[in-house]
Amino acid sequence: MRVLKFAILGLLEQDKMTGYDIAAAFKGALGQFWSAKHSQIYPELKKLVVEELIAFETVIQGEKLEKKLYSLTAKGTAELMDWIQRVEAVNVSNKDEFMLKTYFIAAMDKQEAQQLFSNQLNSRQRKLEKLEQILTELEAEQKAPIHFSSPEFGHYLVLTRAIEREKGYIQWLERSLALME
Amino acid sequence: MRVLKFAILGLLEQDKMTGYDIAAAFKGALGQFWSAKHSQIYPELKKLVVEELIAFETVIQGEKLEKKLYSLTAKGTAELMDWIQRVEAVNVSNKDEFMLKTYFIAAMDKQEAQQLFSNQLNSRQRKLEKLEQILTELEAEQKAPIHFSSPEFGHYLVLTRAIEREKGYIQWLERSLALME
DNA sequence: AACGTCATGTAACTGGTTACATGATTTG
DNA sequence: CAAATCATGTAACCAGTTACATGACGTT
Repeated sequence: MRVLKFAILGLLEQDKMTGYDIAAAFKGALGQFWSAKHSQIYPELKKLVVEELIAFETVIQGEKLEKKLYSLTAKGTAELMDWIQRVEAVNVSNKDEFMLKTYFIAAMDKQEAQQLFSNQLNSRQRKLEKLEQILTELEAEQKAPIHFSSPEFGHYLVLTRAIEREKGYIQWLERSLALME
Repeated sequence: MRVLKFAILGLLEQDKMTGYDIAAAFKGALGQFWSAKHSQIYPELKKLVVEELIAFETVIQGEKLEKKLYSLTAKGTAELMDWIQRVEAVNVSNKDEFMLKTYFIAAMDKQEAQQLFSNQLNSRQRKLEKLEQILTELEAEQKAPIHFSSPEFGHYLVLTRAIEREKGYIQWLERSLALME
């Protein structure tokens, strides 16, 4: 389906950027729901240039470091807009190795299971704290309450979804641990 | 990481089964968190036989249909037990194309966004209904309340997680729609 | 001068999907 | 007897990760 293609087009619609910047964007809140390594990004950028969906200008940073600033072409914008409105089927399998282990809980003894779940609970709680901190910072930067036309609305929605997802996971882990006594 | 390998070992630990049965297992609740197509399963089974983690006996179904019933070897059981206790880092990026679109909501107009969200809300609600129906059936089969030693405990935990995950997603969609007025 | 970050690329491999291909069995 | 399901396999391709490789820039 080439989703990375659209991830790149979407990022470039927001701003001109380099391949490195795109990789950096995947390290933020967006990365909770989509990401790619630079080794996948650079070849994809070359492909998109050939397809004329993006173009680049070479910029000199400092003395001689060349970097490529990519931007959307009209054709690229059109393809992005087409994809963004497209209704896709909800993907069934969101792979989660911990849930796979959970399915096989009958192969564990009670202590093992409790340790595994406690451990997961701990990791998830630490992850939640980090996400909540990012939200606090995002809200602090905002003057007015966030609404549809705020430039940070997309970022805000994705962050709140990531946070609620972790909270849901944590609650389920706690309830499951309680079920094991 | 060869997670499919462990998915297969885990399923075979529960019962002897064919490649077809394994594919069928991925269509149930387990498939919400892990799955594979038969075209990936059959070569993996062959590989696991070579590695001596599983073995098979050929069974004749009806007149002449040969099917291969796979089962765990002692070595396979040992590897499964090793994996099941192993603590892995929480995977960051759980890919979700809808959330990627959400991140780019600034590229949509309000009506477009509302339609996309309403649509997703609808799909998720239908999915939730199906999952809740499966849970109802599972609970009906149970005589005593489900607890750690119930043979269906793993199935139950995975199902409840899938249900709560959908509920969380739905709530977020509703709250997001409300934020758009 | 050393270290961390910015910046770009390729090669080899692994994981996963789509499509091709075949045939037996069961159920309506 | 037709259609759905059971059952097994391969080939080609696409997506994604790990490792290899290089070098400039900014800060301490």
